[in-house]
Amino acid sequence: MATGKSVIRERRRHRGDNRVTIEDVAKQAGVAPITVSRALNTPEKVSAKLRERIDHAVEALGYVPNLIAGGLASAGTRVIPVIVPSLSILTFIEVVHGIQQTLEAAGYQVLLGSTDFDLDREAALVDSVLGYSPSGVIMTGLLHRDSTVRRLKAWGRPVVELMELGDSCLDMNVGVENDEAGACMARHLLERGYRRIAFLGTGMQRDYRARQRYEGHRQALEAAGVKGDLLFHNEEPSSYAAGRRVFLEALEACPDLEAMHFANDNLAAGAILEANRRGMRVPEDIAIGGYLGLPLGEHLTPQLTTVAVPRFEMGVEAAKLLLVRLEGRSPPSPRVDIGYELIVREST
Amino acid sequence: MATGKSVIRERRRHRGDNRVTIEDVAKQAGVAPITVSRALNTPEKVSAKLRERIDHAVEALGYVPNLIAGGLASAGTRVIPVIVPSLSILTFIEVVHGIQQTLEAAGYQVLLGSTDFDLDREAALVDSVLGYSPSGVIMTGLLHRDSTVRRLKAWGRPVVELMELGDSCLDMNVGVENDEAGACMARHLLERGYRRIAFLGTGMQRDYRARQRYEGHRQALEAAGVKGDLLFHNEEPSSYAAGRRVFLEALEACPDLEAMHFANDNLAAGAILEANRRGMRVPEDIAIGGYLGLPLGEHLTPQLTTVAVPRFEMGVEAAKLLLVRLEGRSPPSPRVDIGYELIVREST
DNA sequence: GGTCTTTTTGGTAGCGCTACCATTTTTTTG
DNA sequence: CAAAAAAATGGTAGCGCTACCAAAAAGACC
Repeated sequence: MATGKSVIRERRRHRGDNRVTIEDVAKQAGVAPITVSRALNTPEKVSAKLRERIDHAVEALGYVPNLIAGGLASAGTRVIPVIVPSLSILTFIEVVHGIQQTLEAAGYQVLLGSTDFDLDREAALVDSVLGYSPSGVIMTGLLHRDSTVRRLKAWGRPVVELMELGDSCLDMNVGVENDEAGACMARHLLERGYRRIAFLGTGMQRDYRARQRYEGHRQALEAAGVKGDLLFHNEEPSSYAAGRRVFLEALEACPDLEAMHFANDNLAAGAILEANRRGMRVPEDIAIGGYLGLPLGEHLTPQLTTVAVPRFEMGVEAAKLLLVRLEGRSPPSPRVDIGYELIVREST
Repeated sequence: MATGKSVIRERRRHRGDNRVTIEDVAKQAGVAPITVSRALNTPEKVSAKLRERIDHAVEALGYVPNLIAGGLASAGTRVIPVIVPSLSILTFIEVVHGIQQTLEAAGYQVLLGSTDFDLDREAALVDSVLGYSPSGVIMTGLLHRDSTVRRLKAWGRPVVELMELGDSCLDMNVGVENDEAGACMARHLLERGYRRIAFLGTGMQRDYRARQRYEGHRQALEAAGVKGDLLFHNEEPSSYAAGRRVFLEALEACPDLEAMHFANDNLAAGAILEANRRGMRVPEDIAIGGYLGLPLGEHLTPQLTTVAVPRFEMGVEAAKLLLVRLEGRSPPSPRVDIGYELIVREST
């Protein structure tokens, strides 16, 4: 009321933004700070009367808990880093989507990291994100730097490795048997009567899961007494355009080819679209099979035969596995084979 | 050495994992903890000699900074929440990709949140993520609950609103003028001589940016003295299948239609694929225009005419704007029109 | 009513780090 | 070479919250 500026603040805040703290709420509700903490985190341990008073105070002051402080005090934040090789590849995005939706519903937040298929970057990222004291981690693949493996093992919290399945994982593993999936399509092509069958891929240097599928493909063909190492690939990233290019390359190099097994549906779709352009008949002139089960496949003419993998569900499954562990229970099995499905359509 | 279990630990860790702390590093290097902190965060303020000794200690002990503790002490973490309506829509993912790549390179981590187009969920998410004391926030759209606006304004750190452009934003704004983009395609169709032109969309109830494009479309047509309110839409999510369905619906309801302006390329692609199936000629029987500039467009037969929006770049631009502010500078303009480009191909 | 158990509330002491300021050491300068 | 300025290092005190234990209050029981 008096003149002169009031220099002294009711509470001096050492630094940072002067947000409402749990102490403010406690004062307003006439209880101890710890009681507010309990009312917020374990409401069943606080009497209804106090709970209501505290809720009112929270509302009135617009209190938002400082998760960082809580995380420091309780040695853990409700954050789950999800580390994928790339965000430009639809597959990983769909997986992340499944993870994100499941975790967010359970009150966890996804911290996104991408490695660009570089294991050193992965190692650095893991180091970095562990600094956030996350509740668990979801990573891609079973192949990591030794330092990454050591650090995560020493860390001791739940880790899910995603995408492929293997004998030894860090902790938990959700994925698909890539070699079997590759063999599945190869066998289908054999069954259809094709004998001159090629595998076509891009970026297979970095994408060892595609190599695993090729390996399954090759073995299936050779088991049937058919030449299995007909392989066309280059190192550009997967795209419709890349699919068109390898398609033409293969056609030129091997005009008597009967069937093409593409490393993924993007490439296969590019090939079908190119065939459309050129007036080639699929599968009469050349049969085309893919992998993934992208929505586009069923809208093409001819519709694309593919080995579909439930990508979104893979993410959901990984998140669920993690949540089970975070609730202190242990999952029926730390290894979930998400499976695949051969969808036979018109292109073979 | 004696018998009997040693009950006393070298250092009792009150709780949590017994990770290496800054104190351990300090002891090992023979300096004060604060000096380690400086060597790590502001190396130029520490003499070369000590810096080296500290780096060695860090290496030897495998020290990883606890970002949570650092965040609490300095009232801020290098985390940027990115809040999008959906992760099942490619557009948002590409934007997130651009953001993620740019921020990660600058040492920030993306915290992912999705609202499912629900402003109340957005409000709750904002409350929640602010609890992580992030350095800034990136959100989608200019439309928010009052409480969200109030909270972010009071918060006072950089906020970028993404996707559309408007007169008043919270802080910074990167996007595209949706009505102009819609008008652009409409004018192109007029120029081509089409007069019976319809706008086709899905999920326009929730996606008000599509409504803005329709509005621009309508006004452009009416400015040319052409009936502009020919609108076909339903509330299913955008997909190729949905595109095929509205395409057929519109065709049935309006057999004399000359051109279709789709709310996005997914729908437009579905329409072209359906036309392919039915042997309809595009653009002779019906012209088709899209919006977005998806890669698929140029591989279809006919190639899709579209209004392309640099989605990835939009994310990059948003992240850059944020980074400028985080470095304490202020950007030349808090409003970036990312623009769009009419790509005329074969379908019109 | 008193004892024992259970439930509810509060006090204390950090979690691991950095802001702030004080102190020491080194460099600069007249 | 002393005085002043600059650079390097350290001490202290929290950031806002919760684990842990102690105390108080409320029920349960004979």
